[in-house]
Amino acid sequence: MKNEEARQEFIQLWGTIGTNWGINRTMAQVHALLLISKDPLGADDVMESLNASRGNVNMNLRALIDWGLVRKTHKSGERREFFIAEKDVWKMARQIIKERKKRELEPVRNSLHELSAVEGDCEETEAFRHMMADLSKLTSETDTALEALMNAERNWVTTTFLKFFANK
Amino acid sequence: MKNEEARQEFIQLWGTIGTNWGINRTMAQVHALLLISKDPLGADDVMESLNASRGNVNMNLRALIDWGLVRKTHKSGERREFFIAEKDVWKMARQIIKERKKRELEPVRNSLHELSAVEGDCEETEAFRHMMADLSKLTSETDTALEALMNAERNWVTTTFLKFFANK
DNA sequence: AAGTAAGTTCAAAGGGTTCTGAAAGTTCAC
DNA sequence: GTGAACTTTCAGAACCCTTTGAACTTACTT
Repeated sequence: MKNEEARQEFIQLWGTIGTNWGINRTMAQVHALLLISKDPLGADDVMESLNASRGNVNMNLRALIDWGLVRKTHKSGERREFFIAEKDVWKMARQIIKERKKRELEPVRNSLHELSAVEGDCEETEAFRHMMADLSKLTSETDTALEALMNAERNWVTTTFLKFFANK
Repeated sequence: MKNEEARQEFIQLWGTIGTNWGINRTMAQVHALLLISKDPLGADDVMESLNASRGNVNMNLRALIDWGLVRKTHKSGERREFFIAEKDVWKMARQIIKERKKRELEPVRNSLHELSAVEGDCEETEAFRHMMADLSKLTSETDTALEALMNAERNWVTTTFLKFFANK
């Protein structure tokens, strides 16, 4: 496979993964493009590579910065902004987990907790409350595990944690 | 909060979670409804509860069965089919992980592996290959961890694994 | 075998998210 | 202070996924 072809394919792949996980295609594609760009790119470079409009690219670059996956930089002598992605895939993964946890897991935990306080003592309500409690516990445990995983060092995870798992 | 109100809210909540994670709203809502229904429901019951069309409900019940989250049952003396969800949230979570791993993680692993075989030896291509290799490794490790997690017993996870993590 | 009560399918309509592009805003150099 | 370069915003257009509903199939009953 040739270089340019492979790059295009990776951008498509990353876009598809994003779509499957509820992230908009362009955002994922911009991220992919920056991941495989050695040097920082300007908004125009991204527009051209992805055939996307200025507004779209701008919006998604902001979103990526908001997610902590991309940083702005400047080139001396250039007025415009350049963008560069975090290239350490372990840091990247941690950041994505951290954000999704904050944006989606925690609100759900709160809602489930509230729902488990439903009034009533008929059999149906009892079962409902029980389900909410179970789901609440599941999310809490997931939260704990992810929290620990994120505070762990990359090296610890590969050497200790995965080895430990491999023996199970 | 009253019973009926709480049920509706849970159905909405589950639908929203689904949407955020790339699962269609109705499918998640049907799942939610079955999760909090003590007895199996018929397609008509689901249609009425969710105000959805017959075709839509049928399609999403099939999908849930395909995901291994819902089973068909029959009531003696009744011709029509009834549906019931897996109520053990731990089994449910494992099943979701198993399916997403199979449907999404593994194809991505394969694609990344192919992409890491890109030809060329210029600096740019070298960096691209390196990124693909890193992502490939990350997905492989994730795969290993999830595989182990799914083969583990519920009890082992809560007692040993989470305690172990808590000390990190 | 005809009638009835489901279950399934799919083309077209609908709805929600994403994208565009032009106008407005900002920043910097001179 | 003015103009040029660049960035941001947002209303409407475009697009794609989801849903509908009616025709079709299947399977049971009498």
